Amino acid sequence: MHRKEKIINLYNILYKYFGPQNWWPGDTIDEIIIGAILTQNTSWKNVEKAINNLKKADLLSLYKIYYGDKEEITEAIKPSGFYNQKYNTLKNISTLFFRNYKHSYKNILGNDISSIRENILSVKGIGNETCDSILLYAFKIPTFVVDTYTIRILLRHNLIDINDKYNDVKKLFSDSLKSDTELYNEYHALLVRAGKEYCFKKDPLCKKCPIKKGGL
DNA sequence: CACCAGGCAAGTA
DNA sequence: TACTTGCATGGT
Repeated sequence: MHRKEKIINLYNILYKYFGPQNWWPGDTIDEIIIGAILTQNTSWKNVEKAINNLKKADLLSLYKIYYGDKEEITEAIKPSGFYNQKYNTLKNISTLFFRNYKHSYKNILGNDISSIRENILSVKGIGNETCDSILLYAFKIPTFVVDTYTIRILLRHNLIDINDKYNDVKKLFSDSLKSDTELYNEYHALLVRAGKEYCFKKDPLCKKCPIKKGGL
């Protein structure tokens, strides 16, 4: 079986086993973007607390973040950790959206995808994974999201090489699958689910995982 | 007590 | 280029 077929097969196995994961929780585009930043190296449970705090303080939008009080915002997002740098990242992206698009998603989505991606990626505090999460889960643009779990699982199944970079792995998925927002949404969520359940605990192969902390 | 969570940037060699 | 460290709270 070729790599591309295995990628498709892996999706079917995971979907059959775990079922739909219902990502991304969030009622608005802004809430999803804010969640994508707050969840960096942080459990989703703590992000939910932070989002609830923002909601209670009526600060759950990038417009409100842009004009809001720094102390009030950092206090609200504290449960999600790294609150100083995450405040800066939130402020940076809201500044970008204000300056370039006047906080209007109509203006943003009027541009071509690669320029949107470049713009978001240029924001200090937003790297590949967070950028793709925003494109996929907030803007519904079919962009595959690669994370540490994805790398580990694919390595264990010999679908990628240790030297492969973020964009190499991303390309494997986009070359193997039809370009479909719902499919990309579900596949990434399933890989995270599988990684959580098996990577550290039940799967003995995990100890042989060649990815070191901080690597890739 | 140690370790990790839906990362990223800056510094070092 | 490739690896290390700081950021920081909360759950197990």
